[in-house]
Amino acid sequence: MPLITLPDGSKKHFHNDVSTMEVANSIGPGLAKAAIAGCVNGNLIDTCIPIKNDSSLNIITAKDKEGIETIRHSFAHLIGHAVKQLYPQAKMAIGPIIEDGFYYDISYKKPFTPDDLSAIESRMEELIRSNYDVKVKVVSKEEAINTFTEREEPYKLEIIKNIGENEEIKLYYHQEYVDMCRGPHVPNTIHLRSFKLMKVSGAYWKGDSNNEMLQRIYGTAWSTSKELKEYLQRLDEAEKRDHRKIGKQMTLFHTQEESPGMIFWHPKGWAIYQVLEQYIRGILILNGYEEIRTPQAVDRTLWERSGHWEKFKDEMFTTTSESREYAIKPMNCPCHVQVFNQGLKSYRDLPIRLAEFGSCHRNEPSGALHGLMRVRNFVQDDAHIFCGESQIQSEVSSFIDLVFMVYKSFGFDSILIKLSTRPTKRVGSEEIWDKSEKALADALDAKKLKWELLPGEGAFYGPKIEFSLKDCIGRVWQCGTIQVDFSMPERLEAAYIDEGGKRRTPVMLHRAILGSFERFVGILIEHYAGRFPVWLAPIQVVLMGITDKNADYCEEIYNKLIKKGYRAELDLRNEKIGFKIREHTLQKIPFQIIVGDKEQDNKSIRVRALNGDDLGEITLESFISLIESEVAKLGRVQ
RNA sequence: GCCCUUGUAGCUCAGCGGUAGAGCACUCCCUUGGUAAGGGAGAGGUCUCGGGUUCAAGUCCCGACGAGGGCACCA
Repeated sequence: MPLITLPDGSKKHFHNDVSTMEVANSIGPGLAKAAIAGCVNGNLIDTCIPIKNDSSLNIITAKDKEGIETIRHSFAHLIGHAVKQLYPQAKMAIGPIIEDGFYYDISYKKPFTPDDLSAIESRMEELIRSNYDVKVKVVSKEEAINTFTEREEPYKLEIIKNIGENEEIKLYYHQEYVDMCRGPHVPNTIHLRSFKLMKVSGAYWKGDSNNEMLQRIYGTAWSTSKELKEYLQRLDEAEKRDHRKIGKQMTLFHTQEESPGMIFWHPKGWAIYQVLEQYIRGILILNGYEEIRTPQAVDRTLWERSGHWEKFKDEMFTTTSESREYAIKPMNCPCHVQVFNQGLKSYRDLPIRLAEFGSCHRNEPSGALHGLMRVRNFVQDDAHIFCGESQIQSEVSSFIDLVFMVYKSFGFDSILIKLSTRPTKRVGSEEIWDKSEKALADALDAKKLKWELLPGEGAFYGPKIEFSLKDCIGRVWQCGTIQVDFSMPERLEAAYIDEGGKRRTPVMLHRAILGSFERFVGILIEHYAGRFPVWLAPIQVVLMGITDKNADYCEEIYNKLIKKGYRAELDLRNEKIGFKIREHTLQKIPFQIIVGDKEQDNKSIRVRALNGDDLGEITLESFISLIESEVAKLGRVQ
């Protein structure tokens, strides 16, 4: 005789066990039609599962987050249903939901082609239209094994092996197709409407590169066709912002076969890069850092001592000279320890903050390379802080301030923070791990920041904080980090003399705010969609005359702007003004200065903003004060 | 590194067994035009590279390299 409490507080008595669907029916046929799953005392169940005890029940529909997730999950099964009809020999592995959609990993003798994909999609549509009921059956482990042995599904059997004896196993019957799942699933395919299969790619079984590679079919699904359309539009929008595409359009940089994963920066791209580098350089100097420069190629023995050789030798570029082997540096830190080690340090010298915009090379796997985002040659806004254990928290604290200040300069206001703690394989005593993890957490808490704990995700040498920013279309990019390192200073024999005259090993903090400049430029290109704030714009202002009679006057203004340090461009081509305006608008130049006879006579200029606004006929002086104030804003959102 | 897709003019792309195409860009000429494309002419390609099949290969097959999408990796 269960008593069911609904979300609005109302209660309903039932004489017998009752399913979510029956409760929904008792409320109204509309709700029954919309019901996708039940949430009973916080647990999601299928609409047909009987509820035996007094419970709170929330009837899940496509409007709920759980509803759309259930729909996506059922779509994954539907892939299975369609694939097994079209390719009976296919073996189904796993079909989970992911952000915005779902996938299914499948083993099949032939690779699925785009034609196969659309065939599968069409078959799914046909199956949906038959509005069949999805039936669930709770079975014993033995019965599940029998079912999938009979159906020759080795991956399902392997999954079952890892299910405990007493755990419930549910089989979902999609007509003749059977899948195994925790559920819940939609009661009928009538709930499966707005979807699209997106792509097929490879994926390792159980995510392990030693295992067989399966074929993964990705799909997206939404509760309405409108949402599906909006999602596809969002993808289009992201594609339009692709930094590789904009980089080409704006001639910022290029790559070529002869140096995969390394960037040829063109004048305009390098201008952006340099604004970033000079900006960070200025900030570091103001915050007690000293800039250094260390060698590009360093003898293998140093990397052996630092421990990198053993772990990363395959990912390092090497070169030889006079029978010595060198590694092109993949990171700056061991060299920074060498600088620290010159001259015995006192506790009075600490903290010592050494910064370097050092070019690093890592031979990343070819499949990992991606435009500016993942490269083989990069420069970080890298620095290492050598300090005593007691100084960790204050150093971390001021670093956090720096990170927030810098991100704000680019208009990034939404910052996500993660704290990663000791992994199973690690160096250093429990005591020092306790201390450093606490120092990091305390530094965050003292600022009342929200952060996520990632237990066991720290580096083997120490815990770390990672800072991610959200760009204007909601994508998250991990950029900043501060990592405590108790290992390297010891391995490379860094030392200082403490208050008691004893030799001690300093703690080393690895830290970066932007991460790699290459990647950060890429992020900015996508964030701004190429429409950089004046501060960063590779060309800030372009000058053009109405006719070539105005060329000398144009050049005069141009020279004044260049002398002031602005990035200006002169366009004296024999083209009509409309044509030039179009081109420079497409090049996303913030200001276009146009002068004709009138302006020349008046000793004035006419300014057009990127959005098409006419800023009127003004003097060069007032334009300079305008651009000055724009630059001073940096990229901050006002 | 692995799976799939892909590589034609500076760019974007068409051609998919029978002597290389378009638009834009480029060069030259005309045009000197006031806020998102003025007109004309011309030049430009060992069709990524190396093999193979064929009377004949951008076109089909194999391999290498690069790129794209995933997976794995990311000190």
